[in-house]
Amino acid sequence: MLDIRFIRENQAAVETGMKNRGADVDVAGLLALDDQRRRVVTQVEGLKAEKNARSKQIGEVMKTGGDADAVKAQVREMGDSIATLDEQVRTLETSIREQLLYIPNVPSEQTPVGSSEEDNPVVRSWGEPKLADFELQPHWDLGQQLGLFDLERGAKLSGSGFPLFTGAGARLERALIQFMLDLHTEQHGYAEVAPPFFCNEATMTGTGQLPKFAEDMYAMPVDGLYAIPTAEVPVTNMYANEILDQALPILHTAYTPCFRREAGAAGKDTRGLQRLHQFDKVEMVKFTRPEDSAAEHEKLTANAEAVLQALNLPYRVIELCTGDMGFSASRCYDIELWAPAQEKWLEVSSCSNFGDYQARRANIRYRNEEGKVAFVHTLNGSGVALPRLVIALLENGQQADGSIVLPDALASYMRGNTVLTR
RNA sequence: GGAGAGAUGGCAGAGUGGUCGAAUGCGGUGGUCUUGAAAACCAUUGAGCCGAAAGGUUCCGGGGGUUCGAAUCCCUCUCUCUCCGCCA
Repeated sequence: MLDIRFIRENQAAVETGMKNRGADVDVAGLLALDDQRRRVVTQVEGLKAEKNARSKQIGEVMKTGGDADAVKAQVREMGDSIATLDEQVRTLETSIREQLLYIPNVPSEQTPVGSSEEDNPVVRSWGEPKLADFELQPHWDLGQQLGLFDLERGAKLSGSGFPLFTGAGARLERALIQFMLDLHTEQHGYAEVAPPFFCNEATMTGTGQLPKFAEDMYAMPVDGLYAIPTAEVPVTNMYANEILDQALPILHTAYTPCFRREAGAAGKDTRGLQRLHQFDKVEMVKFTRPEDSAAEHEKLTANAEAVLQALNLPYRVIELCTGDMGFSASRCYDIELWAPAQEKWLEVSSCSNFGDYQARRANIRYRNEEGKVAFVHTLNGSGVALPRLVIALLENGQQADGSIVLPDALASYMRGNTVLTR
């Protein structure tokens, strides 16, 4: 959420930011409400000051045995006006907050301006695309031939988009989770957490999923819970409503399944493991001082890339433009793996700097050098999402004989067996 | 699921109607002393909102009520702890 004072003092910049995002936001209308709110607050607080003073007088009069009934009646009347004005303030504050919750973050000045994914610049590439002298098979054929997953039975259990991994495929899923968690905890300095998979409304609001994106999530209304679409939600909100007294930055990594309704995405990339309602992901989350977040964002992205380099998979990093960036982000890199059989790039990681946008929503603060309380910056990135990583491993690792050779880095996690055969 | 107890500042823990944003201890910060450190001593130390400032106002788990006045009384919700039951 944006700071209403920031909007007040930077109206033009906020309006430009919204325009660059393609977001329709009535900044002037919001500021008019804010103006009204401040006027009423000033008025009601003056009344309260007077009322408090009179109440105190009543106490003194009564202590000396005097008669205070007349003053009491007067003060009671003041109380009535105060109640009316307080109600106005509450209404104004509620509607201001409602509007703020629907306003996306202002893009960073460094974020390239653009209207769609067409405008996302490629920042760098790593590795060479696979060349083969045989016809490459798509991962869904490979998976079926080698018995790595059974999507029909998965659909029987829950519907399409809920994968059932089997045999070496299930093992590979577990191996990758463990491999990535080990890498981030042992090499990159992240502290592992294992959070809840269902979160309440306040938590979902803290990171920006609610109120605007309720339709994208699985909900359990009986219990007031939502299935998490990413570990970002529980891990970022771990410190909601706290003033952190530990040294920053704080780095966490977590494995969780992720649940997405993918509302509106029906029919798109539905083949195989490309787009699922449930998938596994290892996530990295950072809490930093404002002045450190840009540098930490680069490191976070490098940490995600390290996973792909260790697995020797070709990828590219693109930067999302203003029109393609997520709701809460001020800056964002996507990492895409090359899927040689389908000849397309697959997004496996999204590394975002949220500035203080989420911290303000979730009320996560720290004490700066002057001892002042201030909002932290939050960042997160996938490190990385599993299904598309599996796609790349299968399609890149396939051999002419139909077997799949996995990278050596996974050997110890696969009990030494890095060749998947029938 | 049943019974009981509790929720106060970074932590511990007082406070049962006005003198309470809140004792005391610990911790934090600054200082005195010291070659340096420790100890001791002194001072200081919650957050939000309005305001240029002075200052004002709100907050003692959340919400509501009683009262001129609520951390304190009443209702309600949530959470935590203890015991019982059930259970991976």
